[in-house]
Amino acid sequence: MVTQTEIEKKIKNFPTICRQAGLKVTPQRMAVYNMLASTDSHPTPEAIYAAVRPDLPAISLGTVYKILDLLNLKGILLKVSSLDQAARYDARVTAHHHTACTQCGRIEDLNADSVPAEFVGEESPTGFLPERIEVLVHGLCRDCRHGPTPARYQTK
Amino acid sequence: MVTQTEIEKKIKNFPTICRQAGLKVTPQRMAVYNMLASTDSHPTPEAIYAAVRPDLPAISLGTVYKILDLLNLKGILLKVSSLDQAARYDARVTAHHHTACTQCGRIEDLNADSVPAEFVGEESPTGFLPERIEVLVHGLCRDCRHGPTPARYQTK
DNA sequence: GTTCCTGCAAAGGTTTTGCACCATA
DNA sequence: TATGGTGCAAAACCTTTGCAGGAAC
Repeated sequence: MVTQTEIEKKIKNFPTICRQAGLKVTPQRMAVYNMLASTDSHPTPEAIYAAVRPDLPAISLGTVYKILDLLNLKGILLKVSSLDQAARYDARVTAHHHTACTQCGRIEDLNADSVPAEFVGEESPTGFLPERIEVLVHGLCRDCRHGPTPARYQTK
Repeated sequence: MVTQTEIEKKIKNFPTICRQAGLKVTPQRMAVYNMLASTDSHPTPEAIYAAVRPDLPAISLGTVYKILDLLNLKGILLKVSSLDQAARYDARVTAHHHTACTQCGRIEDLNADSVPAEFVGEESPTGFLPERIEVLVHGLCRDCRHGPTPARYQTK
């Protein structure tokens, strides 16, 4: 739950955050950020576009995509569960987790013991019934830390 | 790491698993499953298609998609970090996690204390440098457990 | 005034769909 | 033989890109 004052604080600080990141402050960026800061709904780019259009009728969906991508890159926003565009499949269906390289997109198995499986099958206070937990550790794989950066979207 | 015998066992059991799930066993399904069971690489549909084509030159990419979707639905395969197709954004950049409803696609914040953040920033034995951990709990949201199933891809 | 951003439109990539033919059971 | 799966092609969908005009600093 996000309180009213937290929202206002975020919105008030946004211009400063932008300038610190070397970004210009525009009405489009403020509208997109304000919309996201005011909701818990994790909207899609399309939904954000629809929400800001009443205030900025001339804004384009492409601009929304550019703003989201840029703010995510600067760490001002977060893209939820972001893998590279294509889906990835795994024949292991038992509980295990994955590492995802932010450089090359490679996905590897993570054999961690720290699987927070304790609350699967139990109803949470919000009424959500957990069925399966997925942990994705983002970071740099061995190759990308050492050798030159491989091409994106490689399958290996 | 998947050992040779584990792979062979999975491949050998696949026809039985299929029939138990009410699915016919076809060369295309066997090829797709065998390829996935034999690798740790979490390939994309395109990569799977390329890998099975030498054995089944007539197979189509559409069929690969259908097989993957179906086997994932039956729990025989796993789609890694599967959200509905569109991206989702969040203005909260501090460590927190998400629940994703498998029925309606709704994403909500999860204020769990059990954040496995202990190994962020430390190199793992495989050479992977973790930067950020993302936990996605799949399950059923309150509305989908009680009321009728809402439309997919809703933003609320 | 310079730099960077926006809006538009087109293109790119991924995934889904419909249907006639074919294989499995 | 009946059911369900495949192959093909088209379409749908999401996202990226290029560029000319415009806004922020």
